[in-house]
Amino acid sequence: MIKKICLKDIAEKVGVSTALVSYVLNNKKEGRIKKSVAQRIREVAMELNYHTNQIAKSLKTSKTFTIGLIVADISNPFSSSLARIIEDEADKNNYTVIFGSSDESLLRSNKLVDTFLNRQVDGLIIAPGEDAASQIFSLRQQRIPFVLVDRYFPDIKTNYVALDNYKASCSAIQHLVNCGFKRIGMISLNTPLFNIQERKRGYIDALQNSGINFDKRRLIEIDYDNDKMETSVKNAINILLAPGHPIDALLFATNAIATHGLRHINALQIKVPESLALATFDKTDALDLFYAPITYINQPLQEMGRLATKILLEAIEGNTSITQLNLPAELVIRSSTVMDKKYLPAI
Amino acid sequence: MIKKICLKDIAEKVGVSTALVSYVLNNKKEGRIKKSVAQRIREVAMELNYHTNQIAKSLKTSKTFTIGLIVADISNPFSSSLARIIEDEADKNNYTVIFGSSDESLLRSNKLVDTFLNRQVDGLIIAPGEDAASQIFSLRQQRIPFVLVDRYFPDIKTNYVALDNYKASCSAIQHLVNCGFKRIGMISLNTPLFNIQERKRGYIDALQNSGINFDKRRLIEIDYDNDKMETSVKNAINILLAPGHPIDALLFATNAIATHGLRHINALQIKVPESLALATFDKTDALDLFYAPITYINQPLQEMGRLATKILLEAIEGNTSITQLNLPAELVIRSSTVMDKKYLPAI
DNA sequence: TTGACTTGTTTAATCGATTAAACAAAATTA
DNA sequence: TAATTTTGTTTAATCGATTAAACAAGTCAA
Repeated sequence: MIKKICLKDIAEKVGVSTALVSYVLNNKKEGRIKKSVAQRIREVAMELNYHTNQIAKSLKTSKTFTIGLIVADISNPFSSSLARIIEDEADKNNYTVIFGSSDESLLRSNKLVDTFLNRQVDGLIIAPGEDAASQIFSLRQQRIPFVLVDRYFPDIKTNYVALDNYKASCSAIQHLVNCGFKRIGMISLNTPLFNIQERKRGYIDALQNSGINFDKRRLIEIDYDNDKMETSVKNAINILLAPGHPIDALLFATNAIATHGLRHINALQIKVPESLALATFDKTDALDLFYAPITYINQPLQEMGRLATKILLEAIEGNTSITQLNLPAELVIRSSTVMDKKYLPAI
Repeated sequence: MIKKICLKDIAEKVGVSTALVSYVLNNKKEGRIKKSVAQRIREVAMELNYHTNQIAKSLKTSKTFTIGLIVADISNPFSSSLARIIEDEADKNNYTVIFGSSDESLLRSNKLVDTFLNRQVDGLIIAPGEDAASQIFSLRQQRIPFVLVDRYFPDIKTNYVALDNYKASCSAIQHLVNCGFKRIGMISLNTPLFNIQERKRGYIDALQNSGINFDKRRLIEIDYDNDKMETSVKNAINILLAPGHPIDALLFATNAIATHGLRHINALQIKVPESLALATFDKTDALDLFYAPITYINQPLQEMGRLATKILLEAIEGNTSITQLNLPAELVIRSSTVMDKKYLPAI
């Protein structure tokens, strides 16, 4: 690599001290510096194509203008959409984002946090895995500025921006009930993650509030393993549809479950919504391409990303108050849950 | 934030110099250091929960173990999948990834490169926009280690890892011809981007090699504008299907075009493949959920990410040779291009 | 004329590591 | 015993910025 230009090079060329160069380029001591000198310094900086060495600057100022983003998997559309929003929001404030995927593993997550802290990130945005409570607790104790997104631990007092999962789940089930479905199933995850538990609670409560008995055979919680998920979802659907008491409507608890589920239902050539109504958490492009576009619970990603970043930056600035947000979801109703197409919004 | 522990704290507690602590913690001067002292230093480091300040280390060693990734849009599944692979590959070598989305804008891209270079990234992986040639040229002149992915400029001698777009396109068209389709259309982008041009060239050549006249009315190149893309794609499809000489098969040049196109075709309730066969570049989850799963050109993303990272790290290590790879694509044939009753829509 | 400001700039310490070179004490060789 | 080597550790410069404090020279008021 070619030699880098530093403050000293400019200082020497102009014939002043590096201090003066620094003051000029940072617009400090405005009134005190002779205009002609300041201009000359700026000229030479331009001419030599000077660029600040942020590493040196960060060392001195102990501020890196970097935030660390830890998601389960950056290739998941939920995560990458969020990442994009956070990137834009950070950029507006001159922050850069470094990211890492934890794969829901505490080991990886710990490693990422360590790496990011070693790099002196100013703060963290984390979508924590189910076993990350201790880690989050430790971050809080160390007074590292951070915000949780999407998932959080109700017992630990931290900043978070998440969905009101309970209400979202209720509204989807309520809608299915209103549409006349009675044997409503759900495929969820076998995890203590609070947001997933809330979705379950909403499902059960909404059923019971509608006078429908909660039949626990209709709630299948599959194991949280990316590699086996396709098989697990297939099996779950087969069980739920088995002759005897087949379900007439199904709610998927996550976009990953939905993607596998829809693929299987497509292959089985089940008529949606006539034989089975479908609804899911999370929006993906895929939902539009099913022949009966899928009703879904739309998370306000833009708001989540924007607020998470905003709260983090405020924490970095020294704000020590705790902000906990459960944003409302929007139920987007489409033909996968509505028999009579004339009630659908025009595409 | 709580006071950070530094080398000096350990040195003072043990009663040695910071140099010795540094040697021990970096396993240097192995033979020379008294074992008892080394052990004591390690103990105290552990006890105080010491973590290296990478910023300080980077300043001294001028190595950040960071690579910058610039894609068009991290929320595009192609980009985020690639990002994930690069992340994993980088992680194996103890590198961290910082990322940014250029939105195909040279201005943003330049800003990102500047930001990343100011942060002293060791190298860059870039999916350049159509007007990025000058920027890429400048990076080359500055001897910054970098690798282009997905897109590249044939006239600039740089490292790149991309698809053999020409062959990929040919193989898709050849397949459509073999299946008996004769009026084959393509929706592509109006851009000088070489990879897109190659896809066009493959389309035209493959048609002509099959004895089919290239009818330029069947190739529609829409403008490259994310916001207007949905409308452009709809219009293009309407034109291609207009009574008179409707096409009987259609190739989408990118996943974004495909997503919009499939949505529209779904809404129009066109029978695929009976009335219209469909194939596309790039794989997405969405392709499986169309009632007739879509034939697609599968890019070897894993290989692309892996090789791009490998080549970059070698360049960072000082390797000055140039590697240019056009990887072969795989045509995944499914029911959207194959007439077969069992794939009829289940409506 | 002298002390007190202003203006414009430099000096030098500092951030937290790394590392060549210097140094001291112990061990070995001559 | 003196010279040399080995072992174990410290000193001090350095990376490239920032910034409080010092300094010099000019202006002004009393």
